[in-house]
Amino acid sequence: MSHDIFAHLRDRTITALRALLPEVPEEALSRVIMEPPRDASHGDMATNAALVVGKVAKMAPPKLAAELAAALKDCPEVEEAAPAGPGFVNLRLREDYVRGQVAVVLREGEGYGQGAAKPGSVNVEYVSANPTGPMHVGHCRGAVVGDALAGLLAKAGHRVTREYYINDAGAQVQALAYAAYWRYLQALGTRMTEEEYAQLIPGGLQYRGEYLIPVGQALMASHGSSLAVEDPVHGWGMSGPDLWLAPVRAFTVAAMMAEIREDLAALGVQHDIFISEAQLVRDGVLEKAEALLDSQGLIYRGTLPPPKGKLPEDWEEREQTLFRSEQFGDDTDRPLRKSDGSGTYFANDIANHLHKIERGFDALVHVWGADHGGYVKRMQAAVAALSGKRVSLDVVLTQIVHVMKDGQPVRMSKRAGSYITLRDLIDEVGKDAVRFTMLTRKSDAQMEFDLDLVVQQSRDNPVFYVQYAHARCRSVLRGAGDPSLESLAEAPLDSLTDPAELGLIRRIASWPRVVEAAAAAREPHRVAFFLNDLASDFHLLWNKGKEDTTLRFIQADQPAATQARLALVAATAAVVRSGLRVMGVTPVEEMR
RNA sequence: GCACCCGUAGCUCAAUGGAUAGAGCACCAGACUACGAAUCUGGGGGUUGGAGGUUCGAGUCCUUCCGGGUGCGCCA
Repeated sequence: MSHDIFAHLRDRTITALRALLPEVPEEALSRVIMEPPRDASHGDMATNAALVVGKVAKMAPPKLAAELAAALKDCPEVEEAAPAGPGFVNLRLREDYVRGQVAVVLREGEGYGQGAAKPGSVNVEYVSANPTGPMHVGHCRGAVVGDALAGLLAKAGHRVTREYYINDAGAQVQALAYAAYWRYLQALGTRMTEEEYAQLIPGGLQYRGEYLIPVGQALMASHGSSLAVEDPVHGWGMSGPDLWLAPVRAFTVAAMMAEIREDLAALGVQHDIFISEAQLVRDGVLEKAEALLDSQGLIYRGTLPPPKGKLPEDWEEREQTLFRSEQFGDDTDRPLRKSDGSGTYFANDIANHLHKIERGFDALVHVWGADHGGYVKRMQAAVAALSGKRVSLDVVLTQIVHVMKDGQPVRMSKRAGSYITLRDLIDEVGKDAVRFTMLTRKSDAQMEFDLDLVVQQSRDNPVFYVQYAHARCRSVLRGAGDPSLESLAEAPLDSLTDPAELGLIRRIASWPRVVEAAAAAREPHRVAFFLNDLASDFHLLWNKGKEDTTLRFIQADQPAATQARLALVAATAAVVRSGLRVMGVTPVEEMR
């Protein structure tokens, strides 16, 4: 586990408080925080300890702050501690303690920032795109956010399982099968037109993209003409769905999943496990979940009131099987069964969640598109009911991505018909740029993905800016003969005294805290912002060396100072790599 | 009608309930005989959509209104 200087000084503070006020309740202590002040002139860290404890201890915060500051001055890490404002205590750290963090980083390398192992295990479900076609940019954001979030949670010390839920049981995969069957008939050489075929099938022809052509051909290769009937008018026509629908559906879903897995691999996303909705249904998990809820009196037959305002045209009152989700904070109860007796999507997803709970996860995290936002409460209700409130469910929503080029929105894709595919995007700008850029916004904010900017090599492009900082670090280290981290970790560091050097070290030393906070908030974009700040600190130091040559890393006549600065550069590179690894972005060695 | 998300500098966006709300772009003024100028330095720019409330302290939490988005009984 990495040494988090903020957590460490917070521990010192708690210890001091206990000594000062033996009666202080744990609850109050839990609200004590240690954080960097916004204004750097206040020092390295500030704590609210006297503010949150003063009240319960019936002691004026400024007075407690003064006593606490006096106690903290005795800590070996602390240069100065002073009460400030309404009851803060500001700390300035000893510079040798700050500098010493460089050696800490070098001993841990890319592993720096790793949090202590946390109890329990987390299931992160993401992507979960319907297996009805190639992945598009909308899926892409969820894939990157989910993958980075899983990486972040692991970095923070959680045990993480990365899961993909295949929606292969509904009407949409049926429509997909009909569409694949059309390509099959075409492969056989039918003279039927697309519109004639669309008239024949329920719901019309929904998936018209070219990507199903190879599936039709593969069906012909494996089944010959056995799935069709000869037709005097068209040559080949549709046989009874009983004869072909199930095998064609299975075949097509398998083909789509193979394609999706390739897309994910191209994006560097790898799941630990794929769960099939259809398989859960076959295994009777839905009935099991229903019985479990029923045994708690949470299921009943009843009718729901119609939505207020505009009434749907075909509204009729209907009795349904309902789950009492309202008891768990939902807005209304929710139906579990369709009129044909099969489960609603919600019911199947309840089964999915029961399956997770049974596998022993303590926390569930989902990444969903924002259009599923209205679905969050009912699912949380279900998880609470199924687990006896033992298991938590957090949902991270991702907003729409607008892909822009030359200032214009990009929409069409030749292959898929109506949307820009993930493959198009990766081919255009590369996997690393896609991943990094997708994490430069909070996930629930809409995002413009500017194809021109993302490949641009300038300050405006954070992908480049961060990679460039790493490349510069590597350039210096290569020039110095690539000393090992072990040897640099032994370097005496006391020559690192410039404010720009110490600022960079402080930034580096905040990485464990960033990991912890970003993981707790389920906000992987914070890693991207941290790396941007880190790169900025490094570029600043570099540039100071241009004007003041005594600040350059390599000083021919001062081997000790050179070693110290190489250690700082190596530590910077290690932390950049550590952050990029969480994001799933490959660091570059050079950018020539 | 109801629920959820969003509203922060001209633009794109940050800010675990903390002190004087920050970056980048754009704008203005500067720095290359280079450890990589693909970079950096300085400057002007704000009633955090409005109004109440909780708190020692609110961009953040609560109420309400305005504006934008998403969804709202057998689509997933």
